[in-house]
Amino acid sequence: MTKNAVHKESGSMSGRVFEVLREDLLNGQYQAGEKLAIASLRATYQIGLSPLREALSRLAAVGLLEQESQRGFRVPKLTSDELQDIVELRVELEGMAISRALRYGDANWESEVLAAGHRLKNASNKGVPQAEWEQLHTQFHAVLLSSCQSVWMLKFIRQLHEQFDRYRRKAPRNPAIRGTLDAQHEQLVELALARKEAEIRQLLEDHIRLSHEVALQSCA
Amino acid sequence: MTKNAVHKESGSMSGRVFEVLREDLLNGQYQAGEKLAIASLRATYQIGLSPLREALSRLAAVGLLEQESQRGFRVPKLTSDELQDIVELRVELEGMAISRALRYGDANWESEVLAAGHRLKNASNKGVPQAEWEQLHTQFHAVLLSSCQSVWMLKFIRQLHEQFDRYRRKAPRNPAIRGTLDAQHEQLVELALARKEAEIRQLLEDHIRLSHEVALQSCA
DNA sequence: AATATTGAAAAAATCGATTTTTAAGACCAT
DNA sequence: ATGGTCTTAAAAATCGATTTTTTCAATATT
Repeated sequence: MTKNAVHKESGSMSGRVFEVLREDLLNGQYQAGEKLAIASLRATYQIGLSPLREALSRLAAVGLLEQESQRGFRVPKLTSDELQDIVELRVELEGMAISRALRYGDANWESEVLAAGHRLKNASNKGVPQAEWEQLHTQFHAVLLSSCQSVWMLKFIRQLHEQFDRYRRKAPRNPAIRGTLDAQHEQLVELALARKEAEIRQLLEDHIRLSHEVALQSCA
Repeated sequence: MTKNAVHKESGSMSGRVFEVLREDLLNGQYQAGEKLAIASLRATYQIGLSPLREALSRLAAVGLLEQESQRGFRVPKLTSDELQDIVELRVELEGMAISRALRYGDANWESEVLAAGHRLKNASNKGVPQAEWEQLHTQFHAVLLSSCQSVWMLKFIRQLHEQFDRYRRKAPRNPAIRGTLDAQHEQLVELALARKEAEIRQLLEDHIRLSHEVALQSCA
């Protein structure tokens, strides 16, 4: 066996290009509304037509691309309306998830939350590369809710995070708000370990809505 | 333009086989846990390898298939645990959706609810073919929530319905419960038009949980 | 001048051939 | 017999060639 594959998709060409392309889409490598030139993607990612189209099909299925019959794939537009929709659903779903996570989380979950929080805090202080911070940030939020015992809830929340990140990562840096958000991450760890349900639920909502303010700057 | 395409996917081979295969999966044409033989599917659906694989990739992306790297596609197993997960999420999401649907629904929405309810009632009385009833039933629940103004909520609810139907359609008929469920559909129409939020929310939850009882019979 | 038609170029979608990987059975060694 | 290696058949994944559809501009028509 290969030693501890980080990327679960890495077993096939199609899976690899799916992951790389997803990252590139989240990072705004392609303009919102842009049509993807398949021939050009083939060259960029050094991949054959079939696995590339499979990857594009899957990305469309999860809403990271739009597929128009007979006229290829486009990057979806960014609108403040859709962002609002995403935010409201995040508040509801993550609210439910964090309550259940506190209820079902065991000692091992506590350790993972603590560890993920620590890694994120370090990365925020030292100026690690943006890509690395993003990964730790995604990981932190995932771990926090991981013990909620609902596969489908986690699936949907992950999808909403991906969508949200298309907006957030495109928005201009805001150091003032950034500081508050970082502080909230630390408070989330504390409240999680202390199992303060009402408080953490409120804080998580505040956190999402504050991120919303930042992300809003990405759509004019 | 072609006249009023019912199936939005019908513009491509890949899209058509996606829809047909989805229906077949929901109707239990393939055993839970079964591995799909691609060569055989190619023959069955009279389609080339590339569009078939694209369709399978998309089905896997929405959870109607599982893809194991380098070893093809399988039909996911049915477990009462997962069914429970799906039901709880349906209750939460459809609860939110119906409240918003009442808030934002206009006169046109009322007409559509009335019409969809009527079509379903007729189909339930006369013994229309099962496939037709299923389509009207899906349509009814979709229309009821359609005015909720949240694209993402509707997307997730549709996905949960598909999953739920894998269980329900496989379960044995239960005429007694079936009668109650049919009656609930009619009550849902009445309460929707009367904008009785608390009542309809409760009824929708009852409806989902009663369906749960039926669907449970599909996993031993 | 505005609109329609046509034809060439470009792009998307489909196809089956080829390559790679897995699964299964035969054979051998312990 | 059990466990391991090798061989071969089957299946999955990838590839680029071919076909189909769209796009766009040039020409024709009202």
